[in-house]
Amino acid sequence: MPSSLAPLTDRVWTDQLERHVGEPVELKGWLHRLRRLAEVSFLILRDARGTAQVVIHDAALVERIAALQNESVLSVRGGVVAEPQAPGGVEIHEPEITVISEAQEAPPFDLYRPVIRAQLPTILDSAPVALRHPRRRAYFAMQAASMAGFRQTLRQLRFTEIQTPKIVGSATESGANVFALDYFGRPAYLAQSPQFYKQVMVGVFERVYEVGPVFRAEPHDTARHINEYVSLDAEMGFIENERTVMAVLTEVIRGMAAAIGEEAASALALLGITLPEVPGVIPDVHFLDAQAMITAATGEDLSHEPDLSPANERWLGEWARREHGSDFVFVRGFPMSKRPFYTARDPERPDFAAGFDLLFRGMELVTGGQRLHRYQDYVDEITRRGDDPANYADYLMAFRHGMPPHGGFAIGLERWIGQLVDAANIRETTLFPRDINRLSP
RNA sequence: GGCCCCGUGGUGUAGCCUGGCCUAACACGCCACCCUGUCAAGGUGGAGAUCGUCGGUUCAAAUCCGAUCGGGGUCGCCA
Repeated sequence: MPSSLAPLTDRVWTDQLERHVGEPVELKGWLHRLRRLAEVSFLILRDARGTAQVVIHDAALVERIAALQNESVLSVRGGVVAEPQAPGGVEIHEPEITVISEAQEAPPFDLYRPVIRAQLPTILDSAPVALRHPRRRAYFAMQAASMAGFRQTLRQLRFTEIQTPKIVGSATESGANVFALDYFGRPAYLAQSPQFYKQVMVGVFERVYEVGPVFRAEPHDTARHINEYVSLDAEMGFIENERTVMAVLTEVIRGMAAAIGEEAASALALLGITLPEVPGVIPDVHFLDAQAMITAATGEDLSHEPDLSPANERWLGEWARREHGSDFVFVRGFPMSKRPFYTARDPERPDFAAGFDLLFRGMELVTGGQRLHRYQDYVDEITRRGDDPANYADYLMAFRHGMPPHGGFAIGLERWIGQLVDAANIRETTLFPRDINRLSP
């Protein structure tokens, strides 16, 4: 028998039943719930797209199904009937049911309720089954659509997708903690970001992007930090200044939101979420002006603060919504003292970076900016910071051999979804979170 | 790492301060039965927890004390 795609292509999903009214179909999926009544019972079958109601009158068949635990895998053949009383307006009648795989025990919590009634640690401990819950699945459908939108937007702008190594030989970048590992007896590290490699690749493709994991060994324990997350990175050459990067980022965010609207519409509907409007031009504010506004409004003295606190970011998020009707706001020109060495300076205010953060509903979502591109600037900056350019020889090779003005950004995927769905904790929008206490599942 | 808080059936909680009536309660799940259309269905009954672990105080400990393990919040650190 030749191999065939038929088992996949012939599949009828629960969200397509309206198209099959009056026809016999075969559905496959999980036993979501059985509601038993005296004369009639309702089997709710769940597949990757949704749920369908199966009406059973046969008492013997009800007994067979009642003996199964929820989440058993079934095949259901029956006729599709339009029925106003049915959820969704269609249901399956006169079913013939085959048990494909029997669940061994009941789920640790009810997957058929509108929301899982368990605490986050319990949900995360049971991730293989908890992720099946329609609401939790919806988060990750939005995540998948976001990645697709990111890629699609950048491809249209002639960016090339790359994959850079996650095992690296030097701890690079700032003093942020890195995970060390044993690489055949030599020390190695998990990459904290694709920063160096994506810059190097600007010398090859001019415009590159990458979707991949980054690793942070910081021992923080907060609702917005995890130790492995997905970074949506882009880097581009021949920019005018950081404004070019901001314009590209605006398009990318717009593309990601649009992709969610197109590819994850049912997830949005299930969660009752309205997509944010991405303004044609996202409002921006200089770091110093942001601080001045916060001080004027709250009396908080920020004159010696080189960064914005989470509370400051929340204030700016509210300000952007109030004053500009925008869920997004750029903060430009952070002090150089807190920025990594490859950061380009604002030519008019050299103590401040030619870079930005993008806040989304009061949380930092993206960091980006223009980078240095002249070899001597790198040597000077690394030396000024008390480091040795020789430690960065491989990276600096790109600049020794000529690089254009360039810049880029990195979006935190889990934060993007977390803010969209108003999650209290970033772990809710992370498939299998890795944090200081959690290494499994 | 600092400070604060919490560990009670599969899940979520009550009880703890003011020790004994705790043979540990309630809701959901699970098991059995009932109910002509459910849709977070509804009803009746049942099983299931030596109250994280170890030690101490006491006639008596889920309850008080100590240690330990696990978890949460917050601040700090942190592209």
